Amino acid sequence: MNHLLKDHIETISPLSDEEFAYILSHFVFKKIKKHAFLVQEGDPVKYEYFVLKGCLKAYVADNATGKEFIFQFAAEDWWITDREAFFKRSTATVNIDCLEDCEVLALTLENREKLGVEMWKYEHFLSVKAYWGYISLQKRLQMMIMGSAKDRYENFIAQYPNLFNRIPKSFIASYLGVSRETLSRLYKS
Amino acid sequence: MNHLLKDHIETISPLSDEEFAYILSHFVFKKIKKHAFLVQEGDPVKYEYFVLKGCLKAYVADNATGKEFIFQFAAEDWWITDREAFFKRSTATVNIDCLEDCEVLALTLENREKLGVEMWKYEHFLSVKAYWGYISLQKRLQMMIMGSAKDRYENFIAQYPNLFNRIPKSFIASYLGVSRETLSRLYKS
DNA sequence: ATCCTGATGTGACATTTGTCACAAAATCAA
DNA sequence: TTGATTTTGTGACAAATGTCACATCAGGAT
Repeated sequence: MNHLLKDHIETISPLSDEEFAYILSHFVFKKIKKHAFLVQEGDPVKYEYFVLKGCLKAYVADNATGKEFIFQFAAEDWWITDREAFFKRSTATVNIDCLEDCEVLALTLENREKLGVEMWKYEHFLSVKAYWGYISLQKRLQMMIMGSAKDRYENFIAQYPNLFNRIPKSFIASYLGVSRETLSRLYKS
Repeated sequence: MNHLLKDHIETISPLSDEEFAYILSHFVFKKIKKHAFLVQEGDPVKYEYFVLKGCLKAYVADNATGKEFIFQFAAEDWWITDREAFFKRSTATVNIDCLEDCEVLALTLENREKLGVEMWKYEHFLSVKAYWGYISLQKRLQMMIMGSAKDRYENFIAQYPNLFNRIPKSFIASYLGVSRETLSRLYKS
């Protein structure tokens, strides 16, 4: 059995084919077109998404200034949702939309919890995944605070070399917390 | 039974007194004096710490510029460690030291995992705690990137009103990613 | 009390980055 | 192809924040 999600879970919890098939049966497969929204501010957030194909961005809009801050990209092998709204069953404060045509696997909170209760392995997977996520977010925070615009840019290139040529520069600038113009000037020098 | 740690765990997983006593037996109580290090760069990180009393700071030192960035404070009811080194059994890249005389409960990774395996409740607690932590870190990141120095300062005051008069301003400046002087000028206006 | 150290406030100036305006280039749809 | 739209580059200037230097102030140790 060969599946992106299986490989992903097995980086933490090895699974038999039966176990994985059972897990997979709790997900819903979805195709979404470029520019379509997976999550929109104000709506309830029913799902957490695992990306099989394509690329998405998650951002918050500042109504006062009209600007947006992209806090996450998600390409193949990544999870994405409005975590807070999903987990607390509240409504979205973020927007998530597709930068390309996408294929995702969607999991409801009910099924997520069901899997956690039924399989210790899955709860463990969730626990470790969240812990790792925390660690990498902490590193990003550190980079954002300590690093200059140039440091951040170089760090991004090193970490996601493929994304740089896949995503419009203005989005990358937003992700890095610099203006589009500053980013443009950075990769001249 | 009344205990800071019990109350803390019960925000996620309710426990009988026996269950809590069993959990508690895996922790080691420690007292540490002001200015002493709980974790020092280069050393192995044996424990994760739950703070019963006192206040600590965790920071990374930039050897090039000689500056340090404080990425976390921890007072009563908070967890602190070098998460990456603790979890991967590698050596610390961060320093953690006491801003006041402290009392903490220390948990080894072995005992943490043992509790998770033996009690689904505890694994669930870890999972949810990490997820919440991720969410709040994401909010901090957003504030750091989108907000001006003043926004960040006001946000800090609103979130941790008690810490502001408990911690030297230079440390708070470091946590907020601004210079000591800029912070000083902020709370004039 | 008095010294000493660390914490804080403040002015002058440098630096980084943002903002605005517009041109050039690339992409997409008909 | 061709026109329209989006993306990217660049100059001039403004704004925010950092840096350095030094003055004050507060608290702890003797």
